[in-house]
Amino acid sequence: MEPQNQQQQQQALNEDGSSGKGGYLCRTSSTRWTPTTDQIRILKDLYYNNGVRSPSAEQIQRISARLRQYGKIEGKNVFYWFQNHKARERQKKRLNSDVPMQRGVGVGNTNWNNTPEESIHTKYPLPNITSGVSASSSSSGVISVGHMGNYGYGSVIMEKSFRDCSISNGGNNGGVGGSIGHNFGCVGADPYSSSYSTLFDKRRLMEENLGVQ
Amino acid sequence: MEPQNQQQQQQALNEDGSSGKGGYLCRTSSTRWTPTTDQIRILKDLYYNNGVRSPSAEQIQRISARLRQYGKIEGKNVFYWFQNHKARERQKKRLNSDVPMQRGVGVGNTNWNNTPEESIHTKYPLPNITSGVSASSSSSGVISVGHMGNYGYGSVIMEKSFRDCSISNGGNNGGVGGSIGHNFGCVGADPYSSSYSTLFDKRRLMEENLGVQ
DNA sequence: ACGATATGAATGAATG
DNA sequence: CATTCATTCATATCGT
Repeated sequence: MEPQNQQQQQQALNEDGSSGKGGYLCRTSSTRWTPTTDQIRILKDLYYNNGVRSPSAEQIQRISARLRQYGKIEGKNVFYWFQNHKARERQKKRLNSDVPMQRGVGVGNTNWNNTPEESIHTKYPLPNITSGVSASSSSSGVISVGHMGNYGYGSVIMEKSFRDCSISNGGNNGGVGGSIGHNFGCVGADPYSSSYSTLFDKRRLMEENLGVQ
Repeated sequence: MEPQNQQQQQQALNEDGSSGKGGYLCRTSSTRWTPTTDQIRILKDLYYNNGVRSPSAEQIQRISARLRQYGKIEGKNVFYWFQNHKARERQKKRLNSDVPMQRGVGVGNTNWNNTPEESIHTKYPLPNITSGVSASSSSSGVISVGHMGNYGYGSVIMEKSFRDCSISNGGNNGGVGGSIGHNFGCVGADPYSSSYSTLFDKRRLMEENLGVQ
């Protein structure tokens, strides 16, 4: 991740109206959330510097709201991010319980068994978001991050692969207040009735979502 | 594509592994693990002749420990190897069935995953462990799975992967000067008050609490 | 030298 | 939480 180049972050504004499927299949639109560098930076900051590991629903809500200003994101993305991050950290440990890990040699280890650390050098008095609910006076900024300059992490950008269908209409309203109803065209008729919602109803659906494990 | 020649590369053997020392350059392995032919042979043997598809963390540890005598390797390498091997095998297969593969080109026998050397001489469900691998002491047998191989996919397939049209998207997006009112908005209803009520309907829960639309 | 392909690595999303 | 799946990125390798 960090140590390497690996730039894949795309702009934060690709609201991508799920693309109208353009001429390709309907699945052309990259369905999955692609975190922007800023979002990742913040998430890691929360994870490492704030010890957030399994945020509650309220926290997730706030975090995603805050991250939203850096790009499209949903609560579940935040949820999964923390889950995965934690799981992978553990798995890493589990897979090589020993392993040489010869000093930071130039093996170019993409961090698997090296100390996960992100530490943003910009230390700032971070408001405790963990408290969650009773944020009462919660500062509007919620987490506030200060320092936005990229300090590393892919920066170069390089245009994502042309895989995505051409945006078709520029339809992203990123930025402008007009949060129009925005209805993705894709399929007029209830696009993912079965793929997604079904899951929700059927399964406990993110039972963990609320930390209700 | 010539699967025929799986002769990866064997130049990476010198990797001392622990000698690391100064941790200076040591740019040898440019980052990526390059399995030696022996390692690949063993991995394939496990995969095809022993039905190992998704080794558990413990198995991975043992496997990697065993393979280490043939070259530098870490647990994650083994993990990824199986992960990828299985995924690609499935991917190929899926591609085949999905797309009728028009064009009667000489493709004839879809030999995608036919392993040149290893191949599946013997079906996997057999107790035979480690075919000729274990050179060193240690090693207990890695195997474990006496059989089980089966594993879903194979026959039925059916996939439930219709992840098309993402839609997703949330009501608000892109920053917007309007700011996001969320929390402390004192929204009369306070959507995600969580508490107990939420537990009832997971779906609702997800939507309300995680912002999934 | 490129372009295509094979494959290691990473990670979002799910499932159990 | 542990595991698994699907996709995608990155890069080594080979063919022309």
